[in-house]
Amino acid sequence: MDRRQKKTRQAVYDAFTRLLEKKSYSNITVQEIIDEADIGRSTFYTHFETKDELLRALCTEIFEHVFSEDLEKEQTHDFSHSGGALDSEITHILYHLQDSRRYIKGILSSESGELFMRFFKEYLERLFEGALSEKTSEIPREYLLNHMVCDFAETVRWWMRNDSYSPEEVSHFFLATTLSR
Amino acid sequence: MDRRQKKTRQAVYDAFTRLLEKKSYSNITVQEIIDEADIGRSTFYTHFETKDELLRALCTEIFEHVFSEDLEKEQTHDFSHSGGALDSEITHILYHLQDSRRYIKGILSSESGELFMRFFKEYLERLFEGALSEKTSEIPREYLLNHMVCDFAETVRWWMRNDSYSPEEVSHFFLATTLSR
DNA sequence: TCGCTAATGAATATTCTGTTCGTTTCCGAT
DNA sequence: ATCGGAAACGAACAGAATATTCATTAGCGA
Repeated sequence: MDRRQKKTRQAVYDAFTRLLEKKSYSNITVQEIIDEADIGRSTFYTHFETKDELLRALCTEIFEHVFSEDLEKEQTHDFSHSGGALDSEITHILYHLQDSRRYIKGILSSESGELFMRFFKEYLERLFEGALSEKTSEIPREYLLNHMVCDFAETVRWWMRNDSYSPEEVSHFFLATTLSR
Repeated sequence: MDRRQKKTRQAVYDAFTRLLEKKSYSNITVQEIIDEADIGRSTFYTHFETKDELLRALCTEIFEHVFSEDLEKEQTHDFSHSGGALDSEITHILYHLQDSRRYIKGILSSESGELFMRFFKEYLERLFEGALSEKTSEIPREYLLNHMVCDFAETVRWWMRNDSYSPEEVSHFFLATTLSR
C-alpha cells in the first residue's frame, strides 16, 4: 500500500481519537477531523464515505488487534470441559484491551459507544458460543448467550471507566458472577 | 399550564412516537416531526431546543411512568430477605415496558438507544441498591451493582427485539442467571 | 371583555455534508 | 534519474437540515 495512504489513514485515526477524548461523537464535525488531521477535505472523502464509516473502520482495527490470535484457533475452543481455558482467554483479551485503553475510553464516552459495543458483542458472540454448556436448561440458550456477551461487554465498559483493577481480577469478577450454571 | 402548551407537547410526543414506530431516530428530521404533529416550525423550537432534547424529554416521561409507583415506596424495599418481592417488582416493570414496546423499539434501534439505556440504568440503580446483600464478598459491591443493572437493562433490550416471552418468564430468566450470590 | 401568551409560517441565516475538478506533489517501478 | 500514475490538495459549489426572526393571528383565563 502506498506510503501516503497509510500516513493519511493513521493521521485521521489519531485525530479522531484525540477529538473523541475531548467531545462527544455527534458533536465532532468532519471538518474538525480534517483540520485536526491536517489533510485536505477531498482526501478525507476518498478514504471514508462518512463519519460513521470512519468509526466503523476504527472499531474494526481495534478488534482485529484484540481478537487476532484468539479467533483463528476457534475450533480448538471447548471451554465446557477445561476449567481454566476460558479464564486465561478472557484475561488475555483484557490485556489487549488495556493496551488500546486510550482509544477506547473516548469512543465509549459518547453515543459512539453504541456502535463500539455492537461490534464488540459480535466478536464475543463467536467467542462464547463454545462456552455454553450443551445440556438444555429451562433458560433459552439464546438468552444465556446474550446474557454472557452483554455481561462481559458491560464489564469491560465498567473497567474502562474505572481503571483500578488488573485483568486477572476483572476476569475473576466476571466468571464468578456469570457462569457456573 | 396553558392548555395550548399541553396540547402542543402532547402532539409532538405522539408524532414522535408514531414516527419512531416506522423509522429509526437518526433518520427522523425535525421537519417530519413538525409535519406529523401538524404544528408550526417555530412552535417546535419554543418547546424543544433540539431533537435530542425532545428524546430526553420523552425518555423522562416514559420512565416516570414505568417507575412511578415503584420508586416512591423505595424505603420499604428490602429484597435481601423476602424472596418474591423483587420478582414481582420486576415483572411489574416489564408489564409497563411492554405497553410502550412499539416506540421503545424505534428508540433502541439506533444511537438514541444509548441515551435511553443510560436513563434506564439510572433508575435501575436506585431500584437495585437495596437488592444487594450486605455481606461484603470478594467481588466489589460497585461491580455487582453495575452487573445487575446492566444485566437487567440488556435483558430488556433483548426482550424488546424478541417478543416471544411473557414478563413472568423474562423476570425468571433474569433472576435465575443473575442473583443468588 | 381585554390583556397576555402561544401558535403560526414564510423568509432567512447558518451550519454541515458530500462532490467536483484542475493542479500539485510524491511514490515506486524500471 | 526518470517518468507515468496515483494520491493529496483545496477552493468552489450544491444540497440538506437546522435554527432564528418577526409580524400576524388565535386562544386562554382572569
